[in-house]
Amino acid sequence: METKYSDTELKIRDAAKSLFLKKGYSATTTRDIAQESQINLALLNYYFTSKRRLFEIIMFETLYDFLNKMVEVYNDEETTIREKIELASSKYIDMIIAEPLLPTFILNELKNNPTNFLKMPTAKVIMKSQLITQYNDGVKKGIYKKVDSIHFITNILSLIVFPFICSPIIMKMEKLNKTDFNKMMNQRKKLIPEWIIQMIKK
Amino acid sequence: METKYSDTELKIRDAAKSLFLKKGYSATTTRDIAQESQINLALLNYYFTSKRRLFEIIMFETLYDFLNKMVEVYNDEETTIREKIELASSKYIDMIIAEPLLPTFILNELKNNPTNFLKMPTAKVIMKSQLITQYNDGVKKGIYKKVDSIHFITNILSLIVFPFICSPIIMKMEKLNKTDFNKMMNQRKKLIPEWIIQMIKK
DNA sequence: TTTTCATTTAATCATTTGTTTAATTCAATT
DNA sequence: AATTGAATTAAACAAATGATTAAATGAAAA
Repeated sequence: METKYSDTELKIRDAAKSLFLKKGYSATTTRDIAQESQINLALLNYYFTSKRRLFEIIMFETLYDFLNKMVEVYNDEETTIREKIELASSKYIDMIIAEPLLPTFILNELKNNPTNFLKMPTAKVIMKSQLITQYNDGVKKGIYKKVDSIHFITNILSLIVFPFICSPIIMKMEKLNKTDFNKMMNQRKKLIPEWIIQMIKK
Repeated sequence: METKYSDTELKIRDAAKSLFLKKGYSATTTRDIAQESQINLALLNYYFTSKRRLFEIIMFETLYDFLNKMVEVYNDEETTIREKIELASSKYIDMIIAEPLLPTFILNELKNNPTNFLKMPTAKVIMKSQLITQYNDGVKKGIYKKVDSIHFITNILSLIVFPFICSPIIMKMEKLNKTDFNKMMNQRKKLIPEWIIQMIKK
């Protein structure tokens, strides 16, 4: 059992993350966090100096975990392109179903501070991943259409992530509840790899 | 020349919209708006009662304009599916290049208040549009794969809109400036229709 | 010219919010 | 048992923020 953080420190972290994800930085007050985590207001500054610093820490950890889970799929040496896309669809969709507020949060706060992103050790790795190499090879060999790899990777992410971001709209339009919506996203685990392969094939 | 709004009222509207789009509701202060529009602070409440009400008004108008531009493409009686997707790609990408902060803003604030969306007269029309009917006919006739139309419409929007939402990341990863990024999006005007057609074909 | 009314202004109010302070509690160490 | 230092608390501070007030301005109507 690791004891990296004290009990109260953990309670603050959890409450802060939950609130920042739900309402964003500005709409979350230090008193919100204190109440949610059941701690005295002053302890926030005692442990984390300031709201800003607490946010940066949460942001860094969240982004770090997220990117790590992303990259490990793309860099498997054994699997084919198709298998990687299948794995990506399946794992990312599971991941976001478990924490649906993550994408909007990350994209939002990164808009204000995109530099944070490249500070991540794993960020640059993506464009040099196995998946990209395999795709570029396919293009060179004439198996795939000659389209820049940035479109390829953007498309995969778009088809996986965007539906979550606009889930409120989709749910309203189609009169779905959360369970229905998740079912729809689970269907996409199989559909997206098919679609992507068809998109790149000549 | 219409004179729907007074000069000061317009100045407040413009400044407010610009700031709300850039920073969101909570991070924008009434004094920000007053300064940006060069008006006295009290005039905001004189014309719009409260910050909240001003926001609701801006939100409604922005959403209304946006949805109107969306729907008019989908409902053209004359054009084929392919032509509609071409038109959609082209028009939406132009629209968002002209106002790049729009998608994130709308999706964000709709997350907090998705009911606003269905208040829009045009919202329900989308799922009953010509485009959807044409697609469903194609499925019935066996020309297209049997996949629910919600996936079809989601995919179109994903491929068009999502790249803008994560543009800070794309730009950082690929070391693009804004002009480069817009070039990339202009390429997609032709690519997306091809991709979508290939995705639905048997 | 005088009156009237909408518009604009500077000043102020009442809360909210991030942060700090000084005192208290509590558990481990001497 | 006494001491030490970290953890916790209630209270308060200072700045920011949304909103209001009462007076001033200015242009149109009488």
